[in-house]
Amino acid sequence: MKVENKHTKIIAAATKVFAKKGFFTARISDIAKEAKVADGTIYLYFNNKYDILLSVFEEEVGKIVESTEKLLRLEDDPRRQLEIFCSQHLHSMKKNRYLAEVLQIELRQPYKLIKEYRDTTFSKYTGIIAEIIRNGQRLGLFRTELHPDLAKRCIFGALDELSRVWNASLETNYTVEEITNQVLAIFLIGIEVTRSSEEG
Amino acid sequence: MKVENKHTKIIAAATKVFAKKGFFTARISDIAKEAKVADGTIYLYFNNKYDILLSVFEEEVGKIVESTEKLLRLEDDPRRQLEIFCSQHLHSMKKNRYLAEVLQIELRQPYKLIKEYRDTTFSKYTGIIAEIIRNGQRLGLFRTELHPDLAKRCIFGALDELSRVWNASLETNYTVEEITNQVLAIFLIGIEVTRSSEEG
Amino acid sequence: MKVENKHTKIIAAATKVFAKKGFFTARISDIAKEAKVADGTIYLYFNNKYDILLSVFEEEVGKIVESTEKLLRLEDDPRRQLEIFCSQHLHSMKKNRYLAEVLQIELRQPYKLIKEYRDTTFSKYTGIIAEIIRNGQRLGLFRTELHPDLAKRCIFGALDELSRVWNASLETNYTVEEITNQVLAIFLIGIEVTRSSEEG
Amino acid sequence: MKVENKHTKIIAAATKVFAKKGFFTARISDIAKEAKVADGTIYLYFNNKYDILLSVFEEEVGKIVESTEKLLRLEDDPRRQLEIFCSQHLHSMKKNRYLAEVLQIELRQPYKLIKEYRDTTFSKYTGIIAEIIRNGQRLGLFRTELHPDLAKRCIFGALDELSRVWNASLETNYTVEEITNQVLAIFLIGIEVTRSSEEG
DNA sequence: CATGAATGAGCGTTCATTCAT
DNA sequence: TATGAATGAACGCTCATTCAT
Repeated sequence: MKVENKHTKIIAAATKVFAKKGFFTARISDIAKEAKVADGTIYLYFNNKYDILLSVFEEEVGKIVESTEKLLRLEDDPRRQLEIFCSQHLHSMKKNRYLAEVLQIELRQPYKLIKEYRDTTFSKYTGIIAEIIRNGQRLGLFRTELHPDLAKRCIFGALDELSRVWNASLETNYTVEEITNQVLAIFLIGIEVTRSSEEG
Repeated sequence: MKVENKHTKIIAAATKVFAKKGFFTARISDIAKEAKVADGTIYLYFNNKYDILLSVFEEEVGKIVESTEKLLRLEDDPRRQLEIFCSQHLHSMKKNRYLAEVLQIELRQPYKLIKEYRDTTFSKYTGIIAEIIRNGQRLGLFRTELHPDLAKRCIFGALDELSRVWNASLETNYTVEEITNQVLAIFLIGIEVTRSSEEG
Repeated sequence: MKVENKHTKIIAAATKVFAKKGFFTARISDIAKEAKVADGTIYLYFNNKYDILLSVFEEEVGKIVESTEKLLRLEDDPRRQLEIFCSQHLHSMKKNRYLAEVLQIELRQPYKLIKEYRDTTFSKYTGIIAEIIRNGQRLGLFRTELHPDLAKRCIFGALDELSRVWNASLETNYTVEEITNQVLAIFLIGIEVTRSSEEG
Repeated sequence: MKVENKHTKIIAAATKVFAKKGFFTARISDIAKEAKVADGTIYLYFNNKYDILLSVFEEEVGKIVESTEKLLRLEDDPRRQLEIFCSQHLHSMKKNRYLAEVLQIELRQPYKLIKEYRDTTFSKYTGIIAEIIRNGQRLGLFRTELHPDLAKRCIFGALDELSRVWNASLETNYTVEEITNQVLAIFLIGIEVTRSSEEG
């Protein structure tokens, strides 16, 4: 239990510190201070600095993926699923702002282990969007001329950029609901089979 | 002429090295080697490592902004303007893949000078999208319930994420035209005043 | 205790290295090697290279000033006080030859922080001489036509130059006592009210 | 002639720059700028940075030594000779303040070539004082219990320290004459055979 | 002779990691 | 387990010196 606590405390501290200073500028001692442990203690729980970053990804994103998948399984309509995904993602990013920053910044770093994570675990998360779209296409709800992999990028990219409105340096009054509505207003109409295209 | 060449050579080398290794992992000596100059020579043209990164932003992005604005001035229809913007952006990113990577990675770093650049010069670039949308709304072409600033983020985020399909680690066959068509297929329909909404 | 030791060890090592090579030619790694610590360890105890030099001044000279002032308080006769000052200074310089060299070399450097130290803390030390002379003048023992501030410079300059006879490159057989006697033989007669001047 | 001029200009510039910034902090480009020549030009006249410093010593001090020796040859009385030496030295130091600073700072550096210069050429200059004292002792004018070599140090040290009253950071109203009088008032009485010591 | 752009060796400093306690 | 002092490899940057023009 105590171990769990310390591991968790370090992950939380690292998330905060990485968000504020960026992975490379963050010092292990910053994380240790934030977590209220000694520098050396961190190495009892993590192999090295990279390992902390990867653990932040694995564990924190893991929770989001899990809860998102759970919710999606309760719903059949791809339109509703897309709505749930967007809403969930934006909620998570707003709720855990530090994690949001870390993901936006560090997940793009061109380092082997990060790329590996991105190309495996994380791509499963964005892959959910492509799956939803494919389903919608099968059901005749979404236009078939759209490539699911490109549409996935459109939607994830939009969500990712939108979630930056809550970053520290910006002042914004948008609520998660407003933004979710906006993005769905665009994308659902953007990808749905419209009357005119049906007719055309 | 000679000076021009060396400055340019270093910028090009730095763009490549930053793209491959990231700003923090990139060594000045890596850039020097890539540019085929001595380490010290770099400091005849730039104040420090950050200055190189900012110069990459300022100069390379500057060119893109300029040529984009030029093209947009020749066109009145916001729908066409959006098409031009998307096409231009994707073309630029595909053509200058290293720059694309640097922008995607480093422009998000939480460092003062980078934030400053992002919040001033670079936001002018993405601001173009918001302007186009506002125009379209005024002309009754785009739905007025969409917030131009959020729509801007949707579209830029999508373009940004889409342009990653050409990154080194990925193999893709999509052409710029295909992707432009896809993104427009989604967004133009997504933001346009539709018959049904007109009717409703 | 351990910390105390390491701080002290580094100060001692730095004094020796600065004496031998001069501040600018001395390398941090030279000091580290002399102190038998790692380069990085030095930065646990000092902010930077300058800080080491200033600490050498502050701490080592501090000790001398303190012990000199202590002895002087036990004596009323300015002639005896001058004797004590000279004797103490020469003893200190001979005993701590490295410190002597560092003072003679580095205290003159035209750098802001060094000047600051010289103009504040160190000038208190040489100021003792002026004070003794002023006292002697008040008591009618020293000639009043002498400016205490100039006489102070005469005496300190003489002591400073005399203490160089023990420097490494020179071979000398003079004892502290001999030199003290010589300098007093000159200065006491030189500044005392003489019979003739009394008569005149 | 042109060469002579440039050589001289560089020496003068170097003296000024070394005085202000110290030898190690001074950059070749500082000297070049001060002398209004290109960096590379300096290497047409001097082998390296040290060589410039040594040349400053050799040439500028050379002039002082020469003129001092010339004046001294016109005078037989050691008391007058000492007066001339002190007066000349202080005049030179006040007149050429930059040189004064360079001598006070750099002549003490523990570097081989500087030591060499100090122990050969420069010691001839201070040796003049010892010679004067020896003469005075032979003629029964100065007390024989004083070691000429120590007295030399006393007097030179005093002059050296006194000449610092004119340094930039200090404000002083003392004239050369006042200071010469003070130092002679001390030293001549201090080293002369006094009535009492004659009688004793 | 004169230039100043180019060079690259060298050093102060940082900080991830280790390990004696 | 936990600590934090100690380590030392690594790198950004400077600047004396060179050399093509």
